[in-house]
Amino acid sequence: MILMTELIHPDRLAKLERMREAGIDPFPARGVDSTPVADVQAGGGTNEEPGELIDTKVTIAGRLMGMRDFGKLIFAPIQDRTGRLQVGIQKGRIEKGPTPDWWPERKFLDPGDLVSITGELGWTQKGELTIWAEEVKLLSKALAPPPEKFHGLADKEVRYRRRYVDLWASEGVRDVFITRSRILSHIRSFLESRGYLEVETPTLHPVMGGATALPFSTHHNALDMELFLRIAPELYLKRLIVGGLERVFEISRNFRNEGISNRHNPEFTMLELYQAQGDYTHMMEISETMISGAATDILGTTEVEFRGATYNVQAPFQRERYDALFEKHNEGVSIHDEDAVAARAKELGVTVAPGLGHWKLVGEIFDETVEPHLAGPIFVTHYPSAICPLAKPDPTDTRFAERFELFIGGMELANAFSELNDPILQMEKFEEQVAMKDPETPGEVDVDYVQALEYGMPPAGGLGIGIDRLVMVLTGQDSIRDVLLFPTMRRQGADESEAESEAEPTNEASDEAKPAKSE
RNA sequence: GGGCGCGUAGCUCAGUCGGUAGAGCAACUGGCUUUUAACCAGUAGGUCCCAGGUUCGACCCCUGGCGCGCUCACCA
Repeated sequence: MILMTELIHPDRLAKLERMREAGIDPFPARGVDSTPVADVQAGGGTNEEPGELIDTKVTIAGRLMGMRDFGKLIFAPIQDRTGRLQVGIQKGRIEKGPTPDWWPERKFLDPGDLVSITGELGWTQKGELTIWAEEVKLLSKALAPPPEKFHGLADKEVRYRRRYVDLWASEGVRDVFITRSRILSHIRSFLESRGYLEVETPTLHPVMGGATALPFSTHHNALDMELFLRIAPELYLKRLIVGGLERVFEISRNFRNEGISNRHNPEFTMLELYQAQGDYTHMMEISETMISGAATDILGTTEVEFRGATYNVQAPFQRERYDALFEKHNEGVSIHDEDAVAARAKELGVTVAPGLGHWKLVGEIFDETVEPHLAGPIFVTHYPSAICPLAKPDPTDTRFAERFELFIGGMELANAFSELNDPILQMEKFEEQVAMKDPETPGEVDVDYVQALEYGMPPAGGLGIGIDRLVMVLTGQDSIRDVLLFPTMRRQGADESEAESEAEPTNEASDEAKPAKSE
């Protein structure tokens, strides 16, 4: 348990007391009407061409980012969500303003405080746009000192845990999240313009499905029922295609109980969309048009820097068949030759659980030998049917499915297929999955989903795009944590009981001192 | 889960062949009306991540733990 007295810095607490004694409210109830800093800057123009706001009175509100105190003049940068602007606080102007007795109160201000400044917009001798303050209002006192003004927050742990500081104290962080929001906005308007309906399907699933992944499980008390946090919305969205909504999408938070890495977070955001009368080729067109359009609209270019390389996300993207890529990177190994594939797997040291077949091995070899070379953007098409339980087989060669994955920078960004709508074939594939008894595959057949297919699902294309990864590529961030406002972290400062249960094998020291105790 | 690395003042970081620690910023006091990480003088601020061990003595060495980063494995 952290006490308030441990959090608050004594020197600021003392200042708070002095302020209250002086009759100042450190946390006033109301804010002020103000102009965004960026608008003030736009209205200020340049020295050569002063804008219409010069010599007029403006009010800005934001965080006091520092103070350069010259005795009777203080320069201070003020930052709001749109930018940063200098204010100049002069004793003489304050004393002629609406609060002539304020000047001594400047001593109560600290970097990090939230303030508003009203005054005339002008210039300094060095030509910097500056508001010459007539009135300074404290809007909220900061009791915790801000990070060092030059370096900002450098410790990644602190940055992720205290994003509320990182967002204003570290350069560029806010922009990443503004861009993320614009990307989502672009996606919504793009899909709506094509007649898609945004829908919301359950997060709590009675039967896991739609992907292979370990789920989080939970329990509903009133129904006394085990539920899984969704690993994918796919099966519900396709029920809606059966239901005749024809074009649907969901921006879905999915939960997978697996490792954390620079590309994986236990909860992540996925766009899934389904289109009746569509197939995987339509999904390719949607992917490339949407991504390329987002880049053009938001970044103003389709050239993006990611992990030290430049990628051009201009549509159309390259397309290559899975088997061709496999054989190109594994010379002399035919994808259908079980012995050659097994030999190649041995050579690479690739293993799969016994009982899993030839195609699983092919998949492992592909991941190992091909994926790292997929700079992209590239659509890899025609995955082996055997590893695609929800995709429709290619009618010209049913060993492969009408499916593609999109790669950029060796990272999978999207997965799509012509949806399997044959209920009997779907039932067979589900039963195969259940028989595998793999904790990452469903433990039971989703009978209701098969029943939905029995009513008839039109031919349809479906697409899933990893939104976090797309944002990584478009904002040039190496780690998924840098595009998530609050990435999943281990809990800090857990109390004794919890710390103990995790560290249980370390009790040997007390063995003989402890009488037998029922556990 | 494995490997490597990191954890020192509110922040950014030094440091000690093992003799209980420093700088800059922030804070406090004083000075300064045009700075841009302002400057000048002074003051204060530390469970050196935690627990054991070795040692006359541990922030430093050893063992274990906790947290984080990078990376491998798995996946999207």
